[in-house]
Amino acid sequence: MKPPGLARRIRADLEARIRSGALNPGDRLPTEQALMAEYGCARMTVSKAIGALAGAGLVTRNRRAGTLVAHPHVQTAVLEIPDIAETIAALGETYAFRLLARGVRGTVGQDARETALSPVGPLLDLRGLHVAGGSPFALEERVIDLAAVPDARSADFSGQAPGSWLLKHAPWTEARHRIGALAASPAEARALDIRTGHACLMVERWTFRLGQGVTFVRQIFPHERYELTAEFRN
Amino acid sequence: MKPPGLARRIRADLEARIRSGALNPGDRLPTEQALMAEYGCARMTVSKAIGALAGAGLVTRNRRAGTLVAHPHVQTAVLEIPDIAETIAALGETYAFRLLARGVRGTVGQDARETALSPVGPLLDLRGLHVAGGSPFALEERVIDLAAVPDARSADFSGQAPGSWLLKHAPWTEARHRIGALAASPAEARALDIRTGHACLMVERWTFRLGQGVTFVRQIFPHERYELTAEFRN
DNA sequence: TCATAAATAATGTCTAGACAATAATGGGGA
DNA sequence: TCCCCATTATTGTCTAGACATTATTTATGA
Repeated sequence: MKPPGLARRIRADLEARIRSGALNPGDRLPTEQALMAEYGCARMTVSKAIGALAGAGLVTRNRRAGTLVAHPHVQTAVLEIPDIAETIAALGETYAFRLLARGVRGTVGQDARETALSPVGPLLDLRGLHVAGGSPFALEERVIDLAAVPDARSADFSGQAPGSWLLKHAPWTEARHRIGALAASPAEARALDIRTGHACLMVERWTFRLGQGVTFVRQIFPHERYELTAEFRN
Repeated sequence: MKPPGLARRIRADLEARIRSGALNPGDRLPTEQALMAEYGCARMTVSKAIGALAGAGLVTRNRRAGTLVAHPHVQTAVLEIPDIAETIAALGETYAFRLLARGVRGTVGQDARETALSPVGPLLDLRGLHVAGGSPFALEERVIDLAAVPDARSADFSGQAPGSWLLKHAPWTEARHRIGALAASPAEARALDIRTGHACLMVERWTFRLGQGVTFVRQIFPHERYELTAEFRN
């Protein structure tokens, strides 16, 4: 599977020393000269190995001071934000989407969440409910820039969730997420069949294509029905 | 700020061509020979630039077939979960940690969150409050496996948050996160100075080192005080 | 026609050296 | 003592070439 490659081996060796705790944050790695001698190779080979470690954030290289094991300061986790329909299907429950409201607007509102999209065309507003096993699972409010996705105007969202439709019809290049909690407003509580003030998980997502806003969505889940999980390997 | 560096420039140029859409997924990049001619440099320099792009997952390199712009993968976002002290400091507020309770236990409880760590040694229980600008910011409950981090037994957590301490003293290799919402229990509400039932964001994290559990932490934030954000570029 | 072998085009890796840039170190002078 | 400056160790970057590896393309032969 893995071709030899001395640089890879050096990188793996050093990484093992760090992960095992033999080298702790702040410790100095052997100098490139020492590693050249140890492995009997040219300096570029050692430099490539250490450069890869630096690229992965495991070490920081400093002229004269040498290469130090980096102090971790953030935990980065790869968060998968799957399609809700898929999530529910994976749980073995029946899934349905109920469209609650739909409207087309020519003007852009003042809402900060909406202006962050910097939309150019008429806007399609959608409001719907994801239903799992007959009971409400999530409330979704969405704005789609029809200039970016003209086909959305004639798409039928009464049965298919706009998220699923967009995945197939609107490629995107960047996205921004906000994840938080909120207390359900009276309107949200009515739609989700919970009490006003009930704790909910909120996921907001802005999606862009080449810097141009495509869609904004805000999903609200009663806290007992959904949570995000993220695995992490460094 | 940014030292010249031809390799960096080549990398940036190519990345711009990809992000702007001039090069689409599946398209071929110029060959290394062509780039050598274009920039008038040695092949290693070009190779280094393209290698960095490949490391970032933007392109895939294939012998004979050339380097292709990678197809975007799944909808994943890189979530950064920073140290709370750093978060608060970045907001320009004063930070403090108040230790509320501390205890050492010889036995492992039946709690599913705890058994997921599969701890081997005595356990250190900590409960504390992160304070920003004089008011409660987050409540933290933590379990540390003293077999994995013996030094934690004698560490002073009355002023320094255990998370910050562990970052410096206990390297980890894997982590698992759960992110959700909850309604504050009476005890949690009292500590955070909010009303019972108040909507809160909850982050739970299990941290491992070479498969061995190190710590489990559960952090609770009043929803108006904190939220997670995740950027994603494809 | 089809399978096989050869040619070829591209990346993968490495070398041995050169000069540049930077920051810690140590020495000298006020 | 303290500041400044020269020294020096260390990484940053690049070169020009070499050979290896691999997948495609082309040519060959049955």
